[in-house]
Amino acid sequence: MSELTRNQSLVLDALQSDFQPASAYTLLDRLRDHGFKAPLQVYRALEKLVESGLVHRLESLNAFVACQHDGCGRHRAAAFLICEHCKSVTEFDHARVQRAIGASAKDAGFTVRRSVIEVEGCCAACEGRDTG
Amino acid sequence: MSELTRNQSLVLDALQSDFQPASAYTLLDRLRDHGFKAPLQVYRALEKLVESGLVHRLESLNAFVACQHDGCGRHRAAAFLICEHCKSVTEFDHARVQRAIGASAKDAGFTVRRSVIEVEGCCAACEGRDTG
DNA sequence: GAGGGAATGTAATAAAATAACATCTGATTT
DNA sequence: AAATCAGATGTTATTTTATTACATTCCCTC
Ligand SMILES: [Zn+2]
Ligand SMILES: [Zn+2]
Ligand SMILES: [Zn+2]
Ligand SMILES: [Zn+2]
Repeated sequence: MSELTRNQSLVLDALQSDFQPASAYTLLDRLRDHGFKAPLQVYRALEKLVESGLVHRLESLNAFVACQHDGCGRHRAAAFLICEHCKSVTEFDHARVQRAIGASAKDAGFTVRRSVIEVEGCCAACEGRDTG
Repeated sequence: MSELTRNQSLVLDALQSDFQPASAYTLLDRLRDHGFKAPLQVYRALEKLVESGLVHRLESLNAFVACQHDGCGRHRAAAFLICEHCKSVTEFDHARVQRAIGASAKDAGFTVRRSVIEVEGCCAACEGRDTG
């Protein structure tokens, strides 16, 4: 991605200030101080950011999260561990998972463009706290 | 699942008549002839059907599809190949994928409850037709 | 400084999901 | 049979998420 525009930077900063997932409307509220007034301002920025790999969309939450490591922009794939208790989201290494998906897809003659991998459960920290 | 209620049967039939994914509102429209009038009638039926494994929710499409094989009700996991051209959805064998996810999750000390695996791309039939 | 493309602003609307509350149904108990 | 209770339904209103449509501005190039 060439250079971020003002709105794109604002949205990215909002997401990076706190690596929790945020909905478009949550971001809108956070950015009202900066002059944001309408959903489209957020959605348009997110579209570019997701396209560039700086932000990922979590399909199962209708939410967005800043990429936690460089590289997604290049290899265009990500996988997430989503804790149902503390709502934390961790990007994890998906090489193995991608290989497994690739093998299954190949069996079906299917060409993969993008994989959505979102694992819901309980993170290590929360597992320690309660038994949940 | 014990026994399906009338509304649940209607929704399941609508989904099975055509194994294409359908949104809740599409189902509502299809079922107006049968007396459906409000979204909740569909959502409530879907909730039970998904719970029982007879229907799966596609997070990346905000849509629902009938399970294509027995067994999901038991092992509570499913993975999908979604063709972007013909919109067809195929449930695929996820044993390998689940193992890969399990391994990655274990590394992170994460306990898996449910996995969302939705692979977008091009199916064999469409690949044959156009070059897309 | 005129043209053109990308980014932005703004209002309106569509699509997806849930909340709240009333009613009905059928089984179970007394 | 009457009382009770849980689950399923019906209905209206509302919330949350996402897009359409159109006017305007900004920046680069010619
Ligand atoms: Zn990433
Ligand atoms: Zn946690
Ligand atoms: Zn299934
Ligand atoms: Zn296809």
